Amino acid sequence: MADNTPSEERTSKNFIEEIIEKDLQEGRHKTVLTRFPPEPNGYLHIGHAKSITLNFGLAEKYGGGTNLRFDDTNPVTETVEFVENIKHDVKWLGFEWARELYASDYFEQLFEFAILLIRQGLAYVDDSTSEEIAAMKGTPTQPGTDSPYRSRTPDENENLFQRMREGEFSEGSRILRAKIDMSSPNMLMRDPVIYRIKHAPHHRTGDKWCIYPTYDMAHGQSDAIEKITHSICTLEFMPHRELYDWFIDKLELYPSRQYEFARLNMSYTIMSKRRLLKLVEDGIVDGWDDPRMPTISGLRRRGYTPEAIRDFCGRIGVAKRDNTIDMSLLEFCAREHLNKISLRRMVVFDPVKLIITNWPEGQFEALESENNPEDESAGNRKIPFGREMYIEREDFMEDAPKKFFRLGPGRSVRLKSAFIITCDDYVKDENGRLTEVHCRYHPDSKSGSDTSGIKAKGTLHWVSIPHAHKIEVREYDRLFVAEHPVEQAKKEEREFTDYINPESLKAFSEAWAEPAVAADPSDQYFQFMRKGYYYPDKDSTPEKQVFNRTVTLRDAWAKKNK
RNA sequence: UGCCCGGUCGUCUAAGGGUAGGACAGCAGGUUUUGGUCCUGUAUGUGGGGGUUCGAAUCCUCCCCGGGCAACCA
Repeated sequence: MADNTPSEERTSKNFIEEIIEKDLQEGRHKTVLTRFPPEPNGYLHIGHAKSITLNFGLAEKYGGGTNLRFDDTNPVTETVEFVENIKHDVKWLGFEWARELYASDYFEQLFEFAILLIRQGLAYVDDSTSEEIAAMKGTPTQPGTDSPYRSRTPDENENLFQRMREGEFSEGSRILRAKIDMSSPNMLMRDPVIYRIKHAPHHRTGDKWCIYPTYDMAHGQSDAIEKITHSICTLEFMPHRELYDWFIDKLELYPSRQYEFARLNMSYTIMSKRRLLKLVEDGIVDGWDDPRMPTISGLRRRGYTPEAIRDFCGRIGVAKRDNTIDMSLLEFCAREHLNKISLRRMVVFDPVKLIITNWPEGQFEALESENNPEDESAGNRKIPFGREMYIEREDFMEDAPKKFFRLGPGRSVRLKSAFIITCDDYVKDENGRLTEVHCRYHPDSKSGSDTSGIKAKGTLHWVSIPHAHKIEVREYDRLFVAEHPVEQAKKEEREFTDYINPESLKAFSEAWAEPAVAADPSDQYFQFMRKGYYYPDKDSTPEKQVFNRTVTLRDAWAKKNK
């Protein structure tokens, strides 16, 4: 059976599922408790969606739960705003957490853990500067050297650490280190820093603390406190696992286990909160929810559905090798879902006037058209048809090749849900630019009751000029021109921002929509026929609706003519 | 030239001693009142050398390549 199919249909297991099933079989666990541990210092992106889908999916599959735990141990970069947006994104993706927790909930307990380590002679206060500590750390190929403060007595350490908590010392003047092994081949075991002084208010604990635990001091212990069975993180945390286990062992905690999988990378975009933040701060994009951003909020604004994103996360798989997923897979998932749920509408982007010469002036007929051919329950709508219409400029060609199934002198096409028309004439201005196309319609070719016997190969979308509703449309392309912006920047010694695609946003301030669009709800997913999938933007006003192009339709014709 | 991971179609991902399969992308057709959807067909892959075995992507070994590790970030 295939993998890369939606999880409900998938039977092959990823390596974490195999581990879990073994644990369950051998009775190591009766149930599964995972956690999703974002740091509230930025917005969630599609890479987080992979982790969320994995963690929540595992719990769901094996009958357990998932805690949402904010890893908020660094007050300097973390805010309530980020917390709120992260919660919103997880919910929007369709997941429900068992408990909402914060590493900061455990600050008191973590402090006690530190005291415990000190008393066992497994932690000490170091007065060295960060430069000195770095120098003593050695290098991956050379062992480190002991700090002169390494031999302080437990009593002295405890006294000093208490005074650190009480705010007696300045930032950077002292830190607490675990006492492990300065010559370990694992750099993280060379007496890692576990508590540092930061005279900074915390978004939850306020001014209560001026010392904060580091990631290593907090993460595994939080897992253990919550009795997380499987703590799943990305590959770069692999060297931390030894430390993770060390704390659990020395503090005799619940034996949570850490497993690592490869993080998601995607072509033509970046997946680093730090760099995404730079795009936001430098005003290169419109904000964290700019529709070009790989953030959950950006994708949402762009018109991606939660279903499409979850489907994507199920298809990309979970493994340990580095990977770069093709953007086209995400786009496929979007089309797959949007095709089923989007309302079809006709919108002309680059209009040219079409005159139906044998249709009486001032007369209109309301024609019926299906809202979604994939879903009968979506119903029908009326579209006014008259003598003067807009069609797409690119749908007419004076001197067209044989396979061009659109308009040209003497050619016939179907106007979608209306009549077959035949082109008799066209008008150009003094610059040679097409201004009018003259056609006659065939009264017996009406959609649904066509007895004309005329075969029209092509079908065009159209909008009645007197009824045309002006909208703004924003079309997006990949954010970067380089497939791997960060790597390329490194290679060419430039900034990753040098590879921003200057044409990643193209706005049509005047596109012409059929009247139904004016009355459609603002959270509706659309397909503008023969164009693509579109979603209303938050910039819409009562005067002007704005739409974002989520993704184009597949276009075999465009491809063939490349 | 330390330690730790990893290497299967273009991109992902299965197969865990017994026919290398699926998805996306590609290509070629068919259907179609969206050049959409749908349907059919098709090409492309086990990094390399030795070894074990009746049989190796899978086990052993050497090599090659990629990634990670020297934040008081997570």
